[in-house]
Formats: sequence, structure tokens, C-alpha cells
Amino acid sequence: MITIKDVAREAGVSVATVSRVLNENGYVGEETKKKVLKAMNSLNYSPNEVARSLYKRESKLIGLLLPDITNPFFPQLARGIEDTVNQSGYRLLLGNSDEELEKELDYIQTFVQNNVVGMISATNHVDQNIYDALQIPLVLLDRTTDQYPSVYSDGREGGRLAARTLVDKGARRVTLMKGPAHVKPAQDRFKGAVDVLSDADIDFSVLATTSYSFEDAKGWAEELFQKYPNTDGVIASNDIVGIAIIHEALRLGKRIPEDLQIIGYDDIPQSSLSYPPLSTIRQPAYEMGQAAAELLLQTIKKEPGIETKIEMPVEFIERDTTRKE
Amino acid sequence: MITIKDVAREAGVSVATVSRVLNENGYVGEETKKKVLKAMNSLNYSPNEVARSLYKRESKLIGLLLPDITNPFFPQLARGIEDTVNQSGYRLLLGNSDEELEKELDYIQTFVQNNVVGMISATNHVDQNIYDALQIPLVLLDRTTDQYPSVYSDGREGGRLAARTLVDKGARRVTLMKGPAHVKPAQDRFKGAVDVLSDADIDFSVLATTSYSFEDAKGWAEELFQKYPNTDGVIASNDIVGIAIIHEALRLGKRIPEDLQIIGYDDIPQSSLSYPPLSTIRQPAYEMGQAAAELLLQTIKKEPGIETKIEMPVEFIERDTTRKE
DNA sequence: AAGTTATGTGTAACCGGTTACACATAACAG
DNA sequence: CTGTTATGTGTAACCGGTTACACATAACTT
Repeated sequence: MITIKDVAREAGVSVATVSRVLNENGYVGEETKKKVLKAMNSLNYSPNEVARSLYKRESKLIGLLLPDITNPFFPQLARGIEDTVNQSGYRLLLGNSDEELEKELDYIQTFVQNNVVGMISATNHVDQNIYDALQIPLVLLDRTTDQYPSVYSDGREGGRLAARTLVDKGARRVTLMKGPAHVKPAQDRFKGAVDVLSDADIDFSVLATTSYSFEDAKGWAEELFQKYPNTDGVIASNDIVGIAIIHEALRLGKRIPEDLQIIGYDDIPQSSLSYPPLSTIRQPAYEMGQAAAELLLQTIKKEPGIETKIEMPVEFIERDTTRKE
Repeated sequence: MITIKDVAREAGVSVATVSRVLNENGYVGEETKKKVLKAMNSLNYSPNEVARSLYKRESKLIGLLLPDITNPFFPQLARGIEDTVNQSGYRLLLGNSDEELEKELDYIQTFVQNNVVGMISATNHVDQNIYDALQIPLVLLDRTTDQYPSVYSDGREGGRLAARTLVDKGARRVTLMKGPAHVKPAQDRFKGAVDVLSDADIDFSVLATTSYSFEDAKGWAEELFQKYPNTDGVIASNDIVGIAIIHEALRLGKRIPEDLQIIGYDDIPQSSLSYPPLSTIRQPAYEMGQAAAELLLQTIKKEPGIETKIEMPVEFIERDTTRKE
């Protein structure tokens, strides 16, 4: 491994001078600078981040904590974050918590031990005050509290939008799927939809689901039609479940959207590829990732007067599982 | 920040003793150990990884380089890796290269600068000898070369299996979709399929695709039916494209699998949720991730006589886009 | 011309761990 | 009872960077 000492020797200067050239700070003579640069080049020097991080008590790493990257909503978030922080030279330490408090705590500890500059968390144990003692900038993503800067979409409004759309488009026996109870944004959507459905002159039933996994999605879809075979409008807890419902409905010979309208949530990439393409409430995942990353970077730089709560718009994406005018 | 010195002072011993307790090596008296443990506990001490990593020239981080986590095949790989390395106390530094050499080099440099213990790479510039100079254990995933340990599935056989299956099930005008030229495993599949199709008494055409992205998938599907409207069997370059083809075929009023059979590749989770569910060649992504992680851990521990090339089985998953007997 | 400020460079302390080495004492062997 | 080995603990060097500080010289001021 080539160290700063090797470069110093090669260039005939002290390590301090090499460090100054490296960081472009302090005074360095023009000629000296050239010599050092040449030495770095010929030795193929790459400064050790760990040493820098130790002295500065701050690495160029950002901790990213997700519930489960296997859920298609999150890869997009992650890319939005990665692409943004990379531009400022930061890299990601990734952790999946599976919504388990213990894993979450473990990852947070790892992040701290590695001197991360900041953290972005899209998990659910924020209410526990596990982040409080930390002196590290934190941005919450896809959820919000008073305490920390956060980027989220208006779940309540998304839920309302879904319900309003379905009612407007003529659904009269609506089934509302409720997402896992411990997933905060899922509850917001649910409440939003209940707001609207309660005020409308229609029947509706609620089906509670306890996970977002692919394996279970098919089961929720089956349960849905067993319990409520006559429903003519489904508000799915997310797009995966929505796609599973399309699947099951077609299997049962229902016509979409004539017999049954379906509306998803998230707008994951595969939603436009289903047949019929899934109408859904879009959360702009990539952009949310970007926004969270930018907010974190601003917090790190201690930029004054930054907006610390960024609410992203939700939007109805009309495709073919809802009726047209 | 609580350091080892604080603990030493609190326990009334030297830092060396604290370190010995921490690492459970060297001699430590029973009583002393208790005192130190108590001090650690009461101060809520968490040792700084960066300092350890500097001295040992080795961190507890593993670099993971993927083409694009947004492609649904990769989150599963990533989880397989993460879940496995976590058991040995390692964490992941994640990078997406988008198959760009420059990003790949950047990430490799970052990994080195952070003293990673090992790297897992699923990207394509392995032929360039960018990994050669590194003194860091490397495992290739989803591709293979002579030089490095690797975990991959038999693409050639997968391609053959897809073609053989389609021919057996009665397709007579097969369209073979060729994946991006720079993606090695895609070429293997292609060649395998060509092997079989060339030997069979059937017509076939080739449609070249240049990306795996969701946005483009729909375009490939459209192009497919414009160029080869009478095809009765499609070997898709992967499941995303396969799902897009189902979508387009249904839109055009084709019956699946009566008029058109489709076979995908990968078996991503959403493939079973399409309608009709997509028949496909399965690569066991999660298990491949696990295997790669285990192989890397063994390499790190310098376990002797380990198998360095692990070929995972491919398997035909029969669903409803191919005809049954 | 003397005083002040700007520029250029090196020495050594520091970041928070790990460990080689020195030293002391206890346990054991013959 | 002395020599050897095992056990327990502390001091200080080390990992590879960054930077406070000291010092020297050059460039301005007035």
C-alpha cells in the first residue's frame, strides 16, 4: 500500500506538504505542487480514507437504512439517494432492517462506529427514541416526525385521492385494503381513504393485510375475493398487492375495469407492464430519494434556513384498471 | 464520544487491558475483566471501527458492486449477500455501476480506500484487468472468469432449456431476444438458445435489445410484434421483457399460450403475479447471493481447498405462458 | 530601513484503537 | 529452594492521514 510517506519521500517534501496538495489548502509553492502531483501520479497514490476519517471523526459514508430492498419501491429510493450523494463524493452503507428493532439498532451502531457523516432512515421505529442521542445528521424518508428533517409523500391525501377516484368512477362496493399496522405511511393512506369513503353514499369493507411481501400478495388477493366476492372496486395497499389482485380477478373471470376497478399505490415500474396496466397513486420514489439526499447534504453543510419537511406530491396515474369517462 | 481511554479511566486500568477484554485475547484477570465490563456498560461504550480498521488495515466492510439495484433481479442477490455476511459481523458498502467502467473504477477505489475485507462484483468489466492489482479477496457474481472465484448460473444451459422447452411445446416460428451485448450472461443464454434452435426444424429470428430497463421493455415488445407479427414463441431476454411482451400481446388480442408462447428468464418475484403467470427459466438469485457471500467469507478466512467456481442450477418454471401437455 | 504581513515548508501531536515488549508476581518442577 | 513457565498488567509505538505551531524567507508598508 502506497502511503503519504512514500509520496513525500518520492517528491522530497514532508507529509504535511503532500497533505496540503491533496486537500488544496494551506500554502504550497507552485513548483512543489508539481513535484508532489508527479510523485502521486507515478506511485499511483490513493489516500487512505480510514486514516482521514479517524482524525476528522467523520467519514465520507452515509448510512442508509431500509425496511427491505426487495420491495420494489425501495430500489428506486436507493438510487435517487445514491446518485445524489455520489455527486458530493459520499458513498452508501446499506442496511435492511426488515422492520425489526434489533436489526435497526445494530445498523445504527455500525453507522456510528464507522463515523458516517449522516444517515437516512426509511424504517419505523423512529418513535422509539433510538436516534435521539446521536450527534449525526439524520433524514427520515417515507415517514415523518416533528423531531427530524424528513421527506415523505402525503399519505393521507394519497388515500383520499384513491378513494375519491374510485367513487367518482362509479365503484359502489369498495374494498379497502389496510397495510401492515406497524407501517406508518400505510396507516395514513388507510385513514385518508376512510375519510372519503365514510362521507360517500357507498358500502365499503376493510381487509387487513400484515405484510407487503410478494409471497403473501397472492394470498391477500385470494382472501379478498373469498370474503368479498361482489366488490366492484379495490383500493390495494400497494402496487404489488394491486398486481396480485389483477391476477386473481382475471383468474376468476372478472372483467377489469367493467366488473372490478382496482387502484394501487406507489407506482412501481412494473405497474405499467401489467395487463391491464394498473391505475395507481404515484409516489415519486426516485425523486424522494434525491430530495432526502439533498436535504441531508444541506444539513451536513449546516446550510441555514433549510426547509426541513419536504412533502412530495401524490398523483393519480390513470391506466386501465379504472374506468375512463 | 466515549473512547477506550474513558473506559480505562473508569475501570482504573490501562487501555491495553480494555482492548484485551474487548477482543477476548491475551491474559486478563477475572476481577479486572468484570470491572472493565462494568465500565463499558455504564459508559455505554461502543468501540470505534475506524480506529481498529486503520491499525489492522482491514475493516468489517464488504464492497458490493451491482449493475443496477433497480433491476428486480439484484435486490434478491443483495439480500442473500447481506443476510449471510451479517452473520459474520460484516456490513455492505453498496455501489451501482450502470455498467459504466468509470463508475466501476470509482467504486473499487472507494472500497480500497475504506479497507474493505472483500468485494463482490456483478458487473461486466472484469475482462479489463481492473481487479488484478488489488490484494483484496474478490468474488464474481452472475459472471465468471478463470482468475477469480465466482458464483454463476449456467447461462448456456438456461438458454438451451428455454429453447428446448419452447420447441417441445410446439412453437414453430420462434423469436429469440438477445440481451445487451456487453452483458456476458445474456450472451451465454443467447448462444445456448441458438444451439438448440439451429438444430431444430423450425424457423427463428433474432431481435437484439440493448437494455434491461423497464422504460425500454415496452418498446422492445412493440418492436417484436411489428417485425415478427406471426411469431408463435418468444424467448425473452429476461422476465421484465417477458412481462412487457405479455402485456403487448394481450393488447394486440393474442391468446396466450394458444397463439403465442412466452418464456422469460430469471424468475423475479413479480413473474408469478403477471396474468397469465410467466413461464420462465429460474436463476436462484437469493441463493446465489448467499453462495457468493459464503465463498467470499471462506476466501477471507483463507480456508484451504475451497471450491472456487460455484455453478448454480437453472430450472424451468412452468406457468401459464407455455402450453401444457 | 525597519516593521508588518503573506507565503512556503517541516516537525510533531493527534485521532482511537491494537499489540510488542517490559516487568511483576504466581504457580509449578525438580 | 531455585529455575522455569504461566498469568496479569502497563507503557509506548504504530496504523496513515490532518493540522497546530514554529520558523524562514519574500513581499509590502510607511
